[in-house]
Amino acid sequence: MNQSISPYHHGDLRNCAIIAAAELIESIGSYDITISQVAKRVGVSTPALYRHFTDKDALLTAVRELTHLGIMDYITRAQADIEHGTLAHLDALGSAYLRYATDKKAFFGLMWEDHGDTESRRAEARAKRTGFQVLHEAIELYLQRHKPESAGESLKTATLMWSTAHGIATLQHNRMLDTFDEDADAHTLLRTATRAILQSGE
Amino acid sequence: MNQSISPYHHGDLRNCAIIAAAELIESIGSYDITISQVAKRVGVSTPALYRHFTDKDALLTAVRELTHLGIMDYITRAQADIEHGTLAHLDALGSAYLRYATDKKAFFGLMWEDHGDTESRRAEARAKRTGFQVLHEAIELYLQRHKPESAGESLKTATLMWSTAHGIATLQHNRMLDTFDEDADAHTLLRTATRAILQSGE
DNA sequence: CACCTATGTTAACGGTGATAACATTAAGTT
DNA sequence: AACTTAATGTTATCACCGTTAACATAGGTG
Repeated sequence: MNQSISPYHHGDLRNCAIIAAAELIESIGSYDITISQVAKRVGVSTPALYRHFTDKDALLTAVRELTHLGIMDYITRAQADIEHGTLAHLDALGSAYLRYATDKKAFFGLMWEDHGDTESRRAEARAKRTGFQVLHEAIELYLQRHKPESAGESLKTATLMWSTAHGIATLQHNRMLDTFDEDADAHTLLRTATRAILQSGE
Repeated sequence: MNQSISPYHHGDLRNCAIIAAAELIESIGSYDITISQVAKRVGVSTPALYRHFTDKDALLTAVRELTHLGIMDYITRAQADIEHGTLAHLDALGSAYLRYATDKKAFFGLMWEDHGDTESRRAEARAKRTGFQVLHEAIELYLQRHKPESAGESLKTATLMWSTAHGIATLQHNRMLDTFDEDADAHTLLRTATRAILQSGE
C-alpha cells in the first residue's frame, strides 16, 4: 500500500485508506466494515485513521465518491456506441444501472442506503455530472424527437424512470425481486417499463 | 411489560421482547437497536433474551413479522370503501404502500433491507396473504375488465407496479427522491406510472 | 540547531453481541 | 411431600467495536 521512505510516517494514508476501504468493501460484499480492518490492510494502527477522517462515516463518505465515479464509468461505456436520445440509448442506460447494482452490490448500497449522514449522500449525488443528468438529457432528446408535446415533462419523466430502475435494482439487490414471480427478470421488466412510460398519454 | 407473579421468571419474555423491540425501533426511528436496550425496556438482563432468540437477527426477524401485519393493515383500510379492480383501487393500494414507507420508516427498512438473514425475509414476505397478492388480484381484475388481451400478463404487471412503487418509496425513504427534481411528489409520480403501465401497448 | 506541526504510536473507555457458569423456579414422578 | 429435571433467569467474562487521550517521531521553517 504505497509507503514512503519513513517506516513511521506513511506518506499518503488518506488516499490509501480510501482505496483499502473500497477494496475491503468489494471483497466482503458489504459496506459493513471496520476501521481496524482498514487500518490493518494499510499496515497502520487504528487511531491513525482518525488523523484523516473525523469518524467512520467520513471514511465511508469518501468511498462513496469513488462509487459515483464507478457508476459513471458503467454508463459511459454503455452509451459509447449508441446514438443519443434513442430508445436503445435509454435501454442501455437502464441496463447499466441494473448491472452496476448487481455487479457492485455493496457500492450500490453505500450510495443510496440511509446510514449516517444523509446530506452528504444528497450532495455527492448532485455534485458531478451524474447518471441522472445523462438520463435526463437522453429523455429530453427522445421526447423532442418522438413526443414534442411532452418535452416539458422531461424532468418528471426522468425522475419516474430513475425511480422505476431504482426499484427494480433495489429489489434485486435485496434478493426480493423474484419473491412472487420466480421468473422475474430485471432487464426485461425495465424495458417494459421504459416503453410504457415513454408512450403514455398517446 | 406484563410480568408474572414471580419476580425472577418473567412469564412471557419472548413476546414482550418482540413488542419492546418494535416500540424501541419506532421510537428511535431506526432498526439499529441493541439487545441491551430491549432487555432494559423489559426489565431483564441482557443474556436472558438469548434463551428465546438465537441471536440479534432472530429478534429482528420476529419484529419483521409484525411489520407485515402493519402494512396489511394500511392496505386493508385503504381499500375498504373502494370497488376492487378499478383504477382508484390501484391508486389506493400504491398510496398505502407509500404512506407506510414514510409513516413507518424504520419498519419499512426492516422489511426489505439486506441485513442478516435474507431467506427469512423472503419467507416472511411470501408466508401470508401479503400486499403483493392483493395488488396482483386487483390488477388481474382490472385487466380482465379493461384489457382482456393482457390478462395473462397480470403477474408481470404486478411485479412491475410493485417495483415502481418500491423504487419511489425507497428513494423517498432515503430522502433521495427530490435530489434532482425538488418538486418531485411520490404520490403523483406513482399515479403517473400506474396509468402508463396499465395503458401500455394500446 | 530549535521549535512547531503533522502524523504516527500505545493505552484506555464505554458499549456491543455473544457465551459460560451458576441460581432459581415450575413441572413431573414417585 | 420429596426428588429430579428442564426451563429460564442471573452475573461474570470475552473479543471486538468506535473513539479519545497521551505520548513519540518525523519533516519543515525560524
